[in-house]
Amino acid sequence: MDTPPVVGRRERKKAATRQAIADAALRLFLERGYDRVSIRDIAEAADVSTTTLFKHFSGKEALVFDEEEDREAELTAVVRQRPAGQGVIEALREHVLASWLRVAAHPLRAEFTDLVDATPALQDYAERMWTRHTAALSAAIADDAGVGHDDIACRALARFVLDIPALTRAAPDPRAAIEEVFDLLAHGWRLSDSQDGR
Amino acid sequence: MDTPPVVGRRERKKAATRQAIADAALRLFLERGYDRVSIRDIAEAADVSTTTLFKHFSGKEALVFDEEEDREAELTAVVRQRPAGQGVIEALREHVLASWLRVAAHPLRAEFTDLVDATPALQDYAERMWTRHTAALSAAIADDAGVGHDDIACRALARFVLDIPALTRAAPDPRAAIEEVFDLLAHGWRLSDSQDGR
DNA sequence: GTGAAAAAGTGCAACCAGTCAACTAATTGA
DNA sequence: TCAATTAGTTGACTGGTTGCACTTTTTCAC
Repeated sequence: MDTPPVVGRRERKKAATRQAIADAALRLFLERGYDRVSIRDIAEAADVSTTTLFKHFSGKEALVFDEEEDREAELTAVVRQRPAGQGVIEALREHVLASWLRVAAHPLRAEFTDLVDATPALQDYAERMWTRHTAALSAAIADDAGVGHDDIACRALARFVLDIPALTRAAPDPRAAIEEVFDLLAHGWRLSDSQDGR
Repeated sequence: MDTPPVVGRRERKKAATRQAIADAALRLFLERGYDRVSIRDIAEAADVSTTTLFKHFSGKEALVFDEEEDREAELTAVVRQRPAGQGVIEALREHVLASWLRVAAHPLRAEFTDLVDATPALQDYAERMWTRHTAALSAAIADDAGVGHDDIACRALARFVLDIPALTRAAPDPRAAIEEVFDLLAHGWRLSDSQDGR
């Protein structure tokens, strides 16, 4: 009688369970530290079984990062549907900056950062959240440039761009750091190079 | 009575045990595939306890890569003790090429490559074997350039250089691929860039 | 030499992340 | 109302990894 066809009771309950798990996990992680909390602790705190927990989250690390589902689709769209006249690197620069702004605005950013900094497993996971899309981004860039999907320049560019979020995460001014690394990718490191081209 | 002070019996036995474990592991992995072999299988085949196995190897993946102990020292030395007049990028290029030659000459290279290609966990590990030294290499480069250890250009260069082995591993001609990526790092990607510098 | 301490090795039992199979119960839709 | 779907449960299990208590070997100060 309220909102019958909008979202069914089932989906609402599912979302509530998921949220309860994520909340319990974050609370316990912040209280005791990531690796002093077991999956069973979290499941019990959220009052579900471990099996249920794993139906909602793919692994322990995923409990911390609330999974942006379609990062890969976004990345390839950034390359394929960019405005005419804009370079690939410029398009990716804007997208990485925008992504940073989004996380920088998160209410629990500080606690979050501390937790990740204190936990190597989470740093690795955050890094791979981006780099696992290397192949897809590389393919989009290669299509755009009209070369084969195995072109090494495209694969390298894709990989390096996807390293940037993790690289600049700890910088005093991440925004400036992102800009600087993109400039370096565009124009190269000339430092102490003996000018001979090989 | 043989070589009393050269290497003690203890160290010889220790090395033998380690080798027996590594041999058993590689044999089983090649026979049945990485994730169809358990740690307990390997320990039993080498006739040691799982505890002993973990005293010799830090984890399951480390059984495959017979740990070059001082990669980090080598990397920093490459930067710090390079010939006068040679640029940092050139020195690193030579070192990465030499490392590639060393693994390319390995007798079991082909089986090895197949095993790694078939096992995501091993690809990740191989990647991190290099990238975990980002901080050390970055510090060496920063010292060389006379800037602070947190300089983002240095950190980015270190990181990207250490990505190169994994990036070029699967290329048809890894040697050429390594050269190409180093050239790109030195001179930048100009592709489809709208010449405006921002 | 001798007799601790230190180091290395061992076996066993546990812990923890993650999976599987079989089942219950609520929701949905025809 | 009945059948298909699906969230959730239980409990056992696999496999990597660690802690503990114990034995052996080596080292070194006396």
